[in-house]
Amino acid sequence: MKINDKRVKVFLNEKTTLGPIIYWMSRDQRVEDNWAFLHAQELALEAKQPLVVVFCLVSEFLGATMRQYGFMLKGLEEVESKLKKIHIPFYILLGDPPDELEKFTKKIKAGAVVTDFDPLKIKRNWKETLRKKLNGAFYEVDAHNIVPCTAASNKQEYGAYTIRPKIHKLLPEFLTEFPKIKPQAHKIDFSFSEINWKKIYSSLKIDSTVEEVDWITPGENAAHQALKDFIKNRLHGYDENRNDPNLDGQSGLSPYLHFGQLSAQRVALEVSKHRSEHRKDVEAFLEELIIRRELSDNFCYYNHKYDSFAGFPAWAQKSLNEHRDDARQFVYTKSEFEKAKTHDELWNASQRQLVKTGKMHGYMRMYWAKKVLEWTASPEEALKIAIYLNDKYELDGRDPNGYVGIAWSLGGVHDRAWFDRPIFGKVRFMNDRGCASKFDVKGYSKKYSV
DNA sequence: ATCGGCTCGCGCAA
DNA sequence: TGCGCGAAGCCGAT
Repeated sequence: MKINDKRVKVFLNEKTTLGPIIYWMSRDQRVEDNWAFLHAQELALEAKQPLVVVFCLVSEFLGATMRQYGFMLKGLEEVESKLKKIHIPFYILLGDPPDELEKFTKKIKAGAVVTDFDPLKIKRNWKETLRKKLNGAFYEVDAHNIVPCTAASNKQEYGAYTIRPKIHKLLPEFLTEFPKIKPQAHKIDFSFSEINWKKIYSSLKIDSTVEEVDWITPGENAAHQALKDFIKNRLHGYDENRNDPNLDGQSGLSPYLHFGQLSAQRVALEVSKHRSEHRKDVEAFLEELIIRRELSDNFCYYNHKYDSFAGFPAWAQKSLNEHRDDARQFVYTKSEFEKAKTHDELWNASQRQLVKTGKMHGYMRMYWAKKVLEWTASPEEALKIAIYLNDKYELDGRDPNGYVGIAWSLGGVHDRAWFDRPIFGKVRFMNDRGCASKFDVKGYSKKYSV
């Protein structure tokens, strides 16, 4: 079974000497339901060469802490044991990815490198640097999106309403069942040793004061369990319950999706099976899982300013500029925000939920970010603080969804203009009165009180 | 409780 | 060129 060519981007396609095929795993940290893995396996079988999987670990990454590294590394330990069972070697390289990949590729005389797709700048720079160093074949496969990012659209989309029809049109082509992975078919004629996990943990230069959380179990197996649990217990009523921060109404899958421990396509396939019983819930969920997630990748891929003021739409930049000198009733420092020391108990509660659990409720993420804009001296500072806190504490930090969510809140990205008001200009405003009309604000504040 | 207005610009119909 | 409508809202009038 051949994978759809539209998932594959050819970085380099030079004829090479025969050699093992490398899957450079990066964003999609799973064995099952992984188009990049499947493509690499297909190349290996065609060339009658062994397949090897490599992950390159950097000692620090965009402010990630032990909370996120721990979640990721436990997932990778499971990848190692899953691959071992089918005799596929798994390596973890330590250091600068382009350098390490180049060395490794030469060392095992690889025939081709396959990697997965990621719209973030840092990942694209790694791949571009490696492309210049390699001679041979180098491919990128979009294993994260259901409709591949570049197949869905060739430009930055203005809103959900512009990308939605494009994705829906292509879903029948891409939302298909995955082929099964196969055990290693060809002999490896080089030696490899087991991963020294202790050495890996000691290589990290990260903030270990942000602790791991215990309400969620990392890894591919746990991810499949969590998906089953969501479908069984919370899919029914999802449409109504997801926006109430006092209810456990969200899927809870985003950490798994972020690290690629779970495939969004698998989630869509399984959830879709329940369309006839829970049509409204399934449609509301798929809108978030597919349209909104893929819109985030679209934004980051086509807008290189996805994490700065200059990435906001022109009307929002103009409007926010006109309100730069507006008086702020409250101005807090990064540290005051971080310690949840504002005058607003609702905001403080959401910040404590973030710090404590690594997962602020989706509805509160909007209110939280909008208040950071309202209570800082400039939109640039607000953006910096919001991204810093999001990436430091959220299990799913550093994700296109996070950048887009913050840009929506602060800069009107994928939103429309609203009537002019202080500080916000024409960017949509939110306040606690709106929250009070939708959920029990006191109950939520109490749940996350000091 | 419910409703209209606020306001911008994309994409499509014409 | 005109027109409908959009990622989660707010506000004041009724």
